[in-house]
Amino acid sequence: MSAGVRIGQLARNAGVGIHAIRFYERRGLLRRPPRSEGGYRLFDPDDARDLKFIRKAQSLGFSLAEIRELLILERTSAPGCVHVRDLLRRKLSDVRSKIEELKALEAQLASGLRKCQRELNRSRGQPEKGCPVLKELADAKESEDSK
Amino acid sequence: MSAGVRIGQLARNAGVGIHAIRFYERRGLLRRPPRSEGGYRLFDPDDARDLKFIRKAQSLGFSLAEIRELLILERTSAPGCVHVRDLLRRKLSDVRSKIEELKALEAQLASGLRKCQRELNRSRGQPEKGCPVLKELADAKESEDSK
DNA sequence: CTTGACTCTAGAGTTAACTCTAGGGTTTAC
DNA sequence: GTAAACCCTAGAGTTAACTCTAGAGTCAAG
Repeated sequence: MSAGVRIGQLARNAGVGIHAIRFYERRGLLRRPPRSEGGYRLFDPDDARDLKFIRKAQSLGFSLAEIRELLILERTSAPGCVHVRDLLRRKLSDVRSKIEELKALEAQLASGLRKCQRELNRSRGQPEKGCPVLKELADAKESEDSK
Repeated sequence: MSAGVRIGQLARNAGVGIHAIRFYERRGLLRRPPRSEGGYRLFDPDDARDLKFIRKAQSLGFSLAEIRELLILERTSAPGCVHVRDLLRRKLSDVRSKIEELKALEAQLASGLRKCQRELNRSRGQPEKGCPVLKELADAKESEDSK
């Protein structure tokens, strides 16, 4: 019955900007919809579903390129589970190594913060001898930090 | 004695590109060095130290803008510890919340992966009934994931 | 004095995922 | 029939932190 909803409506429904919708179309995530006589895009409800798919997949850390692949898999109703599994594995290992990196960072920052705090306590009213954290950064310790 | 080292040498010493060095200068992280008659930059050893400072601070997750502040603090030999502490606190809380986000993600991805695996086992030779992960993404569950 | 390695500046290009603009045309409600 | 609200395209702008280019000048060795 509904002859198709226009881009603004779809954008409001899905909670994205109209520019983003056109952008997804250009990137091949959304199929290009039929047009009205005047050239307006006329979307159908499936497109709203695709938009939600996109946002959900994004929240799982997939890039638009990856989401495009997922959407294509989904549309062709091919098996695809193997491919999806591989994507999930890759993402999972990315996420895990990022967590490890961040934990190491956390430890370093926390240690710096403790030093900072100690110096601030020590130097109440006394002559400051300089921030220990800055000193540490400046001391070329030749510690080859990763990237 | 050394009248100053040129940009290529400095770059090799510090392990960064010469373009990055000029870039840091433009961004105010490195002081602009004196020039030779022909207009070549003549750096002194302190600049190598600053470059190492930059790389180390970057590895701690500071942005160039933040590093510029840190370098300025360090140069003016002002107390500064309070400011540094605040920066460290902010970074630390950023890092911690990022870790939490990633852990939530990890759980979701791992759960998807398990489902995927189960389906693959189940459907050995049997008709595939479609990837459960794709299904889940497509089902507009209205779960408002953050962003 | 010529060759090759080096350096200079200004500015464009890179990546991701949008976001916005200019300069138009279309629909619809009054 | 006209004004408000909507839509179109093509392309520029955004962010961070570089990276690279073109076209020209400089320096050291032989």
